[in-house]
Amino acid sequence: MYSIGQLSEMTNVKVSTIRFYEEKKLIMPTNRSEGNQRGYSQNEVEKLSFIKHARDLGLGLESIRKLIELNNHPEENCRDAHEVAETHLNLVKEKIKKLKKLEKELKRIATGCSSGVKVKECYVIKSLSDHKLCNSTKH
Amino acid sequence: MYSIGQLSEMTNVKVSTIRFYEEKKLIMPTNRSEGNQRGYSQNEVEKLSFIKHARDLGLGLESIRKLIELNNHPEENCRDAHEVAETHLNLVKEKIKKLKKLEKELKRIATGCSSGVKVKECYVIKSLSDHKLCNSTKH
DNA sequence: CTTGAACCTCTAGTAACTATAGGTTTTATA
DNA sequence: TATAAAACCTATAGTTACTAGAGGTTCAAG
Repeated sequence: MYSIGQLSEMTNVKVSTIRFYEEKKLIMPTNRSEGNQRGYSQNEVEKLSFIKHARDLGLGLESIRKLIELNNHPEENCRDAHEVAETHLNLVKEKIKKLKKLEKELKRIATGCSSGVKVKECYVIKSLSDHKLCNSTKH
Repeated sequence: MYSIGQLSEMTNVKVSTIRFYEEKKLIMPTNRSEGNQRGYSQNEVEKLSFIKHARDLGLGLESIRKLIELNNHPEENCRDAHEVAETHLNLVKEKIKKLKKLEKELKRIATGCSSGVKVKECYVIKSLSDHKLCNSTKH
């Protein structure tokens, strides 16, 4: 049996976040002490690790809830889980594409401006004001 | 003079978002009609375009506020604006790095699972449960 | 002069937490 | 065993950047 603090340390998930997940019905303590304090078993450690890992991968809580539910019905088809992963993969790909464009433009903006210059001629501000200077506006 | 709807169309910023920015003291209407409706001048069109552009680049409203303030003091040094852009560039670079790792892992996860298989053997769920299978946990 | 689109304010909801207040339980040490 | 500090408890509010809705007013066209 682990306390919420121990669970927190083991999984690198903050105590308040664990309680938040409980409110969202993602993990429940195995039991409560006489003084009403939460007790967790190894099972919960693994479940929370799962959640943490999925969150690190950027999956939303709703997707995670779906996967947990799927996990609870092992006889069912894996197609749904696959779909969750695939959908998320596509989102990530999209994000990377956009961020690369941003990187390019920010680089141009940041280096175009030699610090020491007055704001009046500052390239950063000019660039952000003027869409004509930018070739990657559409995201 | 433009109405809030016209401003919205010109800048591709939703009406409610414009009002939200006003609440946050980022843009004020030039005046109000007798019936209390907002009126904007060309100046505001440009300001909102600036905000929109900076948002598209992922800058937070606080950074944008800083840049606007800098823009209002053209005699000052451009170093601060430069710093805002540079800081943000670094954040973007970091994000790209992380997302690329995620992409790799998600790809592995999504393709490792052949749909049609029962959840019991599903690779997606297995991978998310088991950190040992993953080599890019630390983000 | 009427109707409907566009406007108004104010409140609440979204995601995913984080932080605070004010109080209780557990644990370690004297 | 007493006490003090650390860890826990609940409940509420704040964060970011919006978005949506209710309920009401103003404006422009026909």
